Amino acid sequence: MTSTLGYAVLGLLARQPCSGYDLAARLRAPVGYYWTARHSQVYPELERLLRDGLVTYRVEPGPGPRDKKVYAATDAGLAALRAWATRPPGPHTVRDELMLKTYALWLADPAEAVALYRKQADEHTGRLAEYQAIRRRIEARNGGGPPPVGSPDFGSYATLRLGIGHETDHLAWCRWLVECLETGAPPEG
Amino acid sequence: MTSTLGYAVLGLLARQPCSGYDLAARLRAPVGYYWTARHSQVYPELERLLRDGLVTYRVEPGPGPRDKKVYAATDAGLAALRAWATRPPGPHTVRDELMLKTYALWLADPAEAVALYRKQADEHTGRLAEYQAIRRRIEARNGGGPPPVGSPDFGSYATLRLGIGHETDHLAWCRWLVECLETGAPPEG
DNA sequence: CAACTCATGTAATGAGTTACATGATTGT
DNA sequence: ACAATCATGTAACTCATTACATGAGTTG
Repeated sequence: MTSTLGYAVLGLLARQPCSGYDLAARLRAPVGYYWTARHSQVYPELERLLRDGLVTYRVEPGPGPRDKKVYAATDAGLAALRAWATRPPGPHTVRDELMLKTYALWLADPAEAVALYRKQADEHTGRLAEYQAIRRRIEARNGGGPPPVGSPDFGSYATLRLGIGHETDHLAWCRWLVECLETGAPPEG
Repeated sequence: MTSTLGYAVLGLLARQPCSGYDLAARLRAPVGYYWTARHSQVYPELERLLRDGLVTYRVEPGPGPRDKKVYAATDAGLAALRAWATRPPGPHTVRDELMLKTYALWLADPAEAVALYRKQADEHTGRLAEYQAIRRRIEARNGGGPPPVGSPDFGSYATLRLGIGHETDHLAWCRWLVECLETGAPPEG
């Protein structure tokens, strides 16, 4: 019944009650690492979750002209999230524009392509540094090691670990491609 | 002007002229590795590409009751694809349901979670074997090594290489998670 | 004094999925 | 007989983006 976006919202509220504005900020690309949404999607979704009794809110005065609604997950919301977390996910549909470009790379101008993949490599380097900083922060507040399996930090740590692997991989791949394009022939291996 | 789906279609037609039906089959999950679409999206998209002069077609009798339209990229279509291939891609929006579930894993039942991630590991193992078979096939028809940069095979090889890295990575990560959940504590490293 | 942040909503548009519709040939 | 493959299209619906709308307080 509840949409994937609904669970994304519940996943955030289960850790920290906050306003629709805050949720939208956390789900805004590229801060939202595995799911993104705009505020125009978040507000109606909160209405649905409220109607289904999965969240509640209390009104608080905000710094701006409007009051803010601070949402929190209800017990029913936490139970729904817990059950959803181990249900098999739907088919993973990939939509990767860069891979589509790579697929057509044999037609492209090599010099222009080198510029593109160098820029991509830079972006991966930046994100990798960022992720590793977050990882160190999480490890620091857990005695220098990985957080215990039952703590919210473990969810963050596990996803972060894959993110770091992903960025490392992409970076190496970009560098390999640049070398191929520059030498005109792919190196063995 | 042309949508990403349009370039996905052009990328396929640039290698091999074929019918809308064939395109839909190649873009159908999980055969379409970096972009997927249904036939209900493909046919209207071909109309648009035709209107813009990026593809043409000739009618051929098919084995079924209907004639088939065999589409091919025009020179203008190839030029558009070539130019698009090195233009910087739009922001990469990720939608990964499994990562969202992992983010909520700290709430979940460990035994159920182990079952989920074991199944995921199996799927990655299967895809990895499949990708490596394709890789060997491509290398075999290119003298046992990587294909030359200017050939269509290079586009396939480059994307495949990242796919193999991706599956390897995900597999190791799934196994790590299963170990965490079974022992109740994450191993160091 | 302009731009940005906080804060919540709605409306219009576009992208994508599911379902409707048809029908000959081939394989089990 | 039954199901699958080949083959093309349309219609209804949901999901997501962009744009519209408002306005006080803070920062440069």
